[in-house]
Amino acid sequence: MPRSTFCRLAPEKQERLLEAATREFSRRSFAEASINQIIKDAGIPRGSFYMYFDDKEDLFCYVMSGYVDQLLMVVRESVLRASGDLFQGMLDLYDFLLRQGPGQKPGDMGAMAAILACNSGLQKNMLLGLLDRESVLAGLGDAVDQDMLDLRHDRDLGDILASVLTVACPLLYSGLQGDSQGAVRERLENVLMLMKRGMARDKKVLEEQK
Amino acid sequence: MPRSTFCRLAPEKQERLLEAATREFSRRSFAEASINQIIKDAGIPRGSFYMYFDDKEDLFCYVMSGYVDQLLMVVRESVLRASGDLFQGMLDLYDFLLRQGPGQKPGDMGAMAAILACNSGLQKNMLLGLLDRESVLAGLGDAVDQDMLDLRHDRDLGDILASVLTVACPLLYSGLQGDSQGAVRERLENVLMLMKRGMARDKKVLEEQK
DNA sequence: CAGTATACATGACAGCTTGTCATATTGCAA
DNA sequence: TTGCAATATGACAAGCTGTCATGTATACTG
Repeated sequence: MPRSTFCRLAPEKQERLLEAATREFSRRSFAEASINQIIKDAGIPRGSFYMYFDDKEDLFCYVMSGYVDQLLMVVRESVLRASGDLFQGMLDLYDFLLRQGPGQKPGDMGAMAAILACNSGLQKNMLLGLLDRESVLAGLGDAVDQDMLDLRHDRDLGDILASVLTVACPLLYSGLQGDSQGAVRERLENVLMLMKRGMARDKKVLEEQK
Repeated sequence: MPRSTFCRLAPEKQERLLEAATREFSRRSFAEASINQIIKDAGIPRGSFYMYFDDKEDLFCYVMSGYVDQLLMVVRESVLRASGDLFQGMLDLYDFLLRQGPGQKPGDMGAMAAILACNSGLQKNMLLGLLDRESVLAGLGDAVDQDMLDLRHDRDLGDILASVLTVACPLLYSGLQGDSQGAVRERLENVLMLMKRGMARDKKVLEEQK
């Protein structure tokens, strides 16, 4: 979380900092990225930076949380365009993000893709850590057609959304990394199918067990 | 990957380094961990360290890969004990790891749990990045009772194993973090059930579509 | 045996990083 | 104007990393 001081800052200055951060984080992995570089680029003195953020991770999370919000909106739109079909929506999202490709202009999904592509090491699946159950539910809950889902408990919708995103995220990374995108897409498609139809054989027996 | 020089090293020295690394990585997050501390603790000169590993991440991945191998064996045993029921096995694994709790002695699952518990920030889901499809398949493929699974293509077994682990990992983290473990366990249980039985309503229709 | 090549060990070093802090400045309220 | 709180700033100490020149051991060769 940025300090309150940052929020009271002139929007122009805020943006300069965020853009510089996005540039740096798109160029080098989180570990390699340098606060020095960012503040130099943004023209902000060192002391001020620590007035606004705790440290590099704080800034990084703030930057990413903005992109994550956008991402959730994009997912939402994908799902809506797919008439509420969550699974088709995720597949469309994959296509969208890969068509987009890692871009430069800070602020859009291309920039996020670039940041993700830069962090193929230990930070690989950081997106998962930033997607919290509540905002996912809030962002997508009413976009999906719940009649298409087998919901039996209150928690089921949240659990389904979370699971589907969790499974899709690593495949999104693979795709952005350039790992033969055709194969990755097929895997995503198959995994979504498996989650839709269920992985256990003999559903009858399974149903009766309940 | 460690350099070949490291592999040719006296096992005693190797262990000293790995133990020191485990100690440091259990105390501080990856970002905070210091190579200086590790080599001081292990009594290894700076220059030598860079003879053995590229950098901190290289060492970290090597340490973790050892634990990941162990983890796969533990999962395997859980599944076997559950008579090949992959889903029950994962639930048992969760119970096992949480009963174990973050421990100190380098080398066992407790140490791994401690390292994971230390990395609740951006590295949160690093385990996922270290679990590669092939070793998962090799380690678990023959332990699960495939008659219990609805396998229709060659790739299905691999995709199911990968998906189940992918979904379980973040919940393992939550549990190790101490996020009200009862609730997390229930969520894991429910998510596994959803994956077993399928998330789409009206399986009949879904089947016919195929 | 001497000679040479190859691998490994070592610690000093340059260059960079980070977070803090004392001081200066600003904005606002009384 | 005066006083108080918030903010700005850059110099600094402390620490970190990766490299490299030099030293040592091991192995092979003629």
